[in-house]
Amino acid sequence: MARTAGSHSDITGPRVRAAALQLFARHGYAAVSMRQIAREVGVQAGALYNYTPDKQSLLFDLMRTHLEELLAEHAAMPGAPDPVAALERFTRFHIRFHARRPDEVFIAYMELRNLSPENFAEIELLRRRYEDELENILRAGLAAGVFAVADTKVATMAVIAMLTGVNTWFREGGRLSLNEVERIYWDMVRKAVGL
Amino acid sequence: MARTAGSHSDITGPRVRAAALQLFARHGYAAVSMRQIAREVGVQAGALYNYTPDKQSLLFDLMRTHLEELLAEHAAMPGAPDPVAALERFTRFHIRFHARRPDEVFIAYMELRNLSPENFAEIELLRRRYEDELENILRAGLAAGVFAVADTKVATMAVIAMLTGVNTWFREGGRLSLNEVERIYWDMVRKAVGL
DNA sequence: CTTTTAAAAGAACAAACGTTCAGATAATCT
DNA sequence: AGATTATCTGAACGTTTGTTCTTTTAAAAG
Repeated sequence: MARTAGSHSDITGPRVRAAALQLFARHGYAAVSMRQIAREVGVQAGALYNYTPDKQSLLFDLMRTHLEELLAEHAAMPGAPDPVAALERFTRFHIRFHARRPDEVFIAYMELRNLSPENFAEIELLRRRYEDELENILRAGLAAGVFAVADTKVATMAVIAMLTGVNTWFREGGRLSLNEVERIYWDMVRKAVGL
Repeated sequence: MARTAGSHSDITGPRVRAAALQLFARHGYAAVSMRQIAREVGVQAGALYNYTPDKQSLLFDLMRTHLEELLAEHAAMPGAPDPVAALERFTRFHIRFHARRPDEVFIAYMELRNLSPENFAEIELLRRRYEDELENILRAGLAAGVFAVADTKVATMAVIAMLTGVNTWFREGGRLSLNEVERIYWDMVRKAVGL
């Protein structure tokens, strides 16, 4: 046998990335073999190399795409009139964006150590750019006298960690709706950095 | 060659666990081979099986020991006069305990998916027991009218995530001392769950 | 000093790994 | 319809994997 009926790169390509995403998130990059990914797609292992030069690139592309979408969607948000409104928008955006992409988030946070040094540097840069957006909001609020944080950098990391932690327990269709979760977290964030 | 000079299980045993801990934290459980661990200890791979029945048990024992120490040390803390004092003690304890064990914490949070189902269940139970201690503090404070959280369970997860996030950036000997970090986080936690 | 035991070496095992490649067949183009 | 191209199979490659086992030697016990 060779080329199978209905085979097309526009179909198989996305399926390869989807399978890699799901399997990496579930079992971890190092624990997943190319043959497992291929089986999930319904193809032999060799065929994967029509869609990626190697396993490492598969991981890297998933991460880069995820972070670039994160930055793009955040940049597309309308500006806020003041730091408090900006922080609320950031909080709600972060929770919503991440809750909708549990696998991508999991990989982006857990598989950093499986990136080659050059790939790691590039991903870190993207992540840093996102964190800077929150840090700028906090700094602006501090200058405006509406926030009170002892250390802007530490507060940035604390808020991000708290918000990203939503993904460890939140499941859509559970006890709380996404909107309720956003409201609860915004309440805590507002108080934590407020006067 | 066979048994080497100075070889003793009281020495090699801890070295095996230490090597596994460091390598698992650095590269991930699945990416580390028994031969790498053996090389770090200065021994052949076969010799490791004098100290662990298999690789999985090595990971499980590291996690279990870590969580049992966490629970034991927390239980050894003196009782607090009120919920606010209890929360401050929990906050400071959590930060201090985790900052001193970066490798153990990393493994306990990242390698859950590499545990066998039975081992996973046991570890999850221990983690849950620890989270319950914080939840009880929050519930007591809520009943006493000194805390104001919209959802106790969510607040528990939020505080834990925020505090554990310290490990992603904190390094002893850096810009901030452990005491300063404790104070900054306690400030944010207090405000986040306060009235 | 002799015997026993504990600890390690080192070879061996089948299985699985990422990746390559020649050949085959479906889809597309002319 | 025929030629070309895109896509996949299936076998093969050299390595590495976790684990077992026999043999050897140091340490401990008598």
